[in-house]
Amino acid sequence: MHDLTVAERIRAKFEELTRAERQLANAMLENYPMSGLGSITDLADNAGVSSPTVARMARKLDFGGFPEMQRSLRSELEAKISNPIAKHDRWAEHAPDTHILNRFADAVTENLRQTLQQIDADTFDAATDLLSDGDRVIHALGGRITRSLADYFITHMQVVRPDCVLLPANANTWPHYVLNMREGDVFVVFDVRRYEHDMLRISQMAREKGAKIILFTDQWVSPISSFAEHSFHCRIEAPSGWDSSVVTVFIVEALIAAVETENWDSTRERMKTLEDLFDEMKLFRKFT
Amino acid sequence: MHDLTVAERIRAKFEELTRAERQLANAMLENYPMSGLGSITDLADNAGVSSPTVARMARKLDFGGFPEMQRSLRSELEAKISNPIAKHDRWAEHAPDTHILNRFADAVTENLRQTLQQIDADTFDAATDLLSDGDRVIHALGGRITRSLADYFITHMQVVRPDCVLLPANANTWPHYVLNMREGDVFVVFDVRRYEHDMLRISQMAREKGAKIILFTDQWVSPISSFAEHSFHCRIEAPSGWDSSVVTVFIVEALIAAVETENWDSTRERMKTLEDLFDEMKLFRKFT
DNA sequence: ATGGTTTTGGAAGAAATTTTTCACTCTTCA
DNA sequence: TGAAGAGTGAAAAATTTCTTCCAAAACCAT
Repeated sequence: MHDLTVAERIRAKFEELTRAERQLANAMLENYPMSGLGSITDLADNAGVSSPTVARMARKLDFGGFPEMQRSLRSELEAKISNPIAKHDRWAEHAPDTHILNRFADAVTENLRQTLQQIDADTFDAATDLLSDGDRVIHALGGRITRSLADYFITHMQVVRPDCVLLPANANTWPHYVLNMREGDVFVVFDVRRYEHDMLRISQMAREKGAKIILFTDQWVSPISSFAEHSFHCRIEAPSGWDSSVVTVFIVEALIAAVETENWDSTRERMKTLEDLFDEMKLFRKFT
Repeated sequence: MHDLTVAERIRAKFEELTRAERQLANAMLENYPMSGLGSITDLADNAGVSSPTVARMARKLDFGGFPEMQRSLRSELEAKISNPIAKHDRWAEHAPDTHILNRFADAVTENLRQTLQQIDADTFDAATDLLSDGDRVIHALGGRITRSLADYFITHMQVVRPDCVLLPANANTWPHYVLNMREGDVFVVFDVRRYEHDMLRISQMAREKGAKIILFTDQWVSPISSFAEHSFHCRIEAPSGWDSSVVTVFIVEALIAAVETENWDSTRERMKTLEDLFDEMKLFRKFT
């Protein structure tokens, strides 16, 4: 037990920690190990808990008290600093460079970097405006792999604004949905390789009905882009048999955040109402 | 003067220092800056001088006192070891720093960095092993927001291995699914705040049926963790009204890649067969 | 909702750290 | 040689930090 690091002890005992202690534990890990080198009061204030909580946690982690834990942090730091081999450019420190976690992290940040470097802020802003316009109904569609991304997109969009529709997986039903589209509606499509022909066709139909298309695709670009008003080309390379959606999710979230900001007042209203409805729902459940 | 490091100040004023102070200064520089992080007495003893000498020197170096000098040492150290990976001046070059894209990129990489720093590679590997075991059925469940992540997970998992089940959104049907779980099955749950009580209950039931639970949650940790075999705590902070799933998607993808690697031979077979089936499907469609 | 349990932070007390005081030493120079 | 002055550390005083205790708050099971 006595040669475990503070971080390891926190992880090992995390389950036994109470709410305030977990809050503290997170604060410590957030800026580890520097945050623990000041006084107990500094650390407590920083984590938003009281100093007794810090002292109690130190005991729970099998230290004699806060000063002893701090000494442990200091010697960890010393060991880390004095060891020139310790590589600081590794993501998951306790796994080798070749561990899939580290390789994946490299790939994903590279994807993010490249995607953002190529992205056109005007496109982003224009898409934000389209999605923020409450007069337009938003329809979203994903393919075999990307359907869950469309789902994720719509789930959030529904919180921010009304009139959001997710098209179901079954292509046979799509024409019904196109029928409902009106001039100026927004059609959000996710299409990555291998591109699906049905999705191309429905996009064309949507376009003919006057819908504006926002396309999320990969660096090789879906043919739908020729119908699209705005396209986002996300790099999706991953050290595995298929592609990574991390960057796509990133762009989706950033877009949602932008739309949310655009009409913050109404969004806040909606979120509040929604919370209340969920609470009522819970109450309602009790009687069933 | 006020942004000089302690070492710089020592060198600048070295001529003016007295014998005992020089002795102290040398001791400090010898193991810099670690030696100065303990108590004033430690440092004094270590250098073979008295504590008043230390305090006096701190004043000579234009600090208010020893504690202030120590604070300075701490912040120097912090600046020195703060991870250089995340530091990127600007992500999307053609947008201002304050553009939501850039703010989001900062937040997400910081989330990724922190999550990976805390992640336990053993947990990851153990989860990989569980998911790779073809004898266990995999059941996945997500909450209101996270359902689409569970969906994404299962969609990929189905390609890699048989016996993958996604529980539907409707909580009323969940007991049926629990009924089908057998000792040793794997139950993958996504639960982030606000934690859903129904999910806690079904997890408990699954546990009682002998299922192993793998939990994806946030840094505040869902109560399900007390039933879980393995938990992943993903940082989800975002500069918007809600949380980011980017890091969660990241971990999910890395896990899938790891499982894929674990039993690559059978995976390749399956992927090949799957491709063929999809092709046939397309052909089949032609006639309808 | 209610009563019992656990958790939490404020306040006071204990302990430690830091600063100040002061006597002593060591040097310097007439 | 001895008086002046700077430097030093032991010890006391002051301050800060840490811990203990306890009442209030939060939580939980009924």
